[in-house]
Amino acid sequence: MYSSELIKGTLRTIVLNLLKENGRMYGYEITQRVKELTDHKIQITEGALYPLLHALEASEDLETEVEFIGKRQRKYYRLTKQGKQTSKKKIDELREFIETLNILLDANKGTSHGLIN
Amino acid sequence: MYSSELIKGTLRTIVLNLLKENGRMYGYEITQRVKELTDHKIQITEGALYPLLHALEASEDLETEVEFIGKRQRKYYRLTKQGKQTSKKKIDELREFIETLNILLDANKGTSHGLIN
DNA sequence: ATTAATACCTAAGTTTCTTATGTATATTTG
DNA sequence: CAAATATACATAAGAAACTTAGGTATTAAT
Repeated sequence: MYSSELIKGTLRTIVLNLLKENGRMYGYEITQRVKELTDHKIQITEGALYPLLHALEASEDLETEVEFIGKRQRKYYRLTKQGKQTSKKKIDELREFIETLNILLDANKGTSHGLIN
Repeated sequence: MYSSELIKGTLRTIVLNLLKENGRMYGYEITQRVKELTDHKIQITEGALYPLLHALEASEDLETEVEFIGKRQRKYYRLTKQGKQTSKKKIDELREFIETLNILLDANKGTSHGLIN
């Protein structure tokens, strides 16, 4: 598990990407999928996820349909047309940001600085 | 420029890494260096940077020495011994996190899902 | 002379998460 | 079969880490 200040800012994009790849998912499923895909390194908390899903629905990036498994409710989320655009934009931005981070982390490697330790 | 919620959580590591690679730097220099290294894509605001530097000094990861250029003050920061360990830990963590993000972003690519758009 | 750049700083407000809590149903296990 | 765990939703208070907006002062450029 990461000291999770790193997750800040990326959660929204992670969720949008999962929905883009999987068509539709429900909240609990998202938490489990992320846990599984990241080998338990990223654990999305429900306190973070549900408000985010609600916000994305309010902004009309997501739409929902409720299903019942027995008496238990499942709320499925999927990207709207607008949500697909948002998703693409956010994912591209995250990829670019990662590239930029890599540049920053590798800057000055191989100079006389920073080689001790 | 990124819609900068992405920077959240990475700023501390970026600063620690720069100081590791450069030995010592002053605040304004850090803002300029990051701007230059990232081709203006990341712009550290002073309102974020100075409080962070003060916190890192308070936690004894950084130590300072003040110099004067004419009448203008410069406050140089450098990693303490403890700061070098913190820095290494944070940088390793960020690299791992980036790997994990890449896994998440590439998950399910090449399945029947998510290929339209 | 005015504007822009250098160089420091703080405070209020916002966003985005964590932690804690609550409800209810379904499944596993001792 | 009772108790614990897992599934599934939700909200609210508080903390962390920024942004935005302001402030002071010196030096360089137009």
